[in-house]
Amino acid sequence: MNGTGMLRMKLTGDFYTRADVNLVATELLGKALCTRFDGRLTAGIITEVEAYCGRDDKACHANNNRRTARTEVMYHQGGKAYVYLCYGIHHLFNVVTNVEGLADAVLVRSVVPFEGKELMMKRRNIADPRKNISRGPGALSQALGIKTHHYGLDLLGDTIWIEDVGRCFSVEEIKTSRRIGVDYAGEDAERLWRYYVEVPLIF
DNA sequence: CTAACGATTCGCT
DNA sequence: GCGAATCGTTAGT
Repeated sequence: MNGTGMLRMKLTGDFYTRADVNLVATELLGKALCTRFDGRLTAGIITEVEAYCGRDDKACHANNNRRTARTEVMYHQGGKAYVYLCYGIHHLFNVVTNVEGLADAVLVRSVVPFEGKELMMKRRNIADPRKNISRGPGALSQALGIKTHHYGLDLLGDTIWIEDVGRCFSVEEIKTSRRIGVDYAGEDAERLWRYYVEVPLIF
């Protein structure tokens, strides 16, 4: 219990090492993705994710056990950060899941500002609080200060981590759809492995 | 070494 | 709705 009376618990290794990446993905909804750089805390409640599986999922960078310098961290034990550059501009943040050797990951696509909203806006160069601060995988990474040099970071540490802040969504509130931007994956693009909530969250 | 392209975003039309 | 921005990764020569 902290000063506000809210129960907050950092997720432990057991959360990330589970075998079902889609289960982990749905359970990440409502959790707080937190960063602390130079003593400055920012956090957002996760409202949209996508699951990627290293076996039989052509949308996954580690599909068919493809091992490169970039995909290497996906083969680590769950609970690491997989951050990569997309379109030369955007730093996309993923949570590595499953046990060592099984390369699964969850892409975090949207968070709602929870703590440090001012700093998140500053990082995004946004002055109007009604504008989009952290919706979209590139936008949320920028708002939270996550960059590719955080590749491989342990999420059990105190730089980037995820907390249970006592917020969860009902099955009815969790929507599914095809994953965004993976049309190249053929039949695997049809999988409903994107999970999101449209519940209003204002802090 | 070369070249194509991407798990995107933003501004403009 | 459309297109530019922008560069690391990847596969192929």
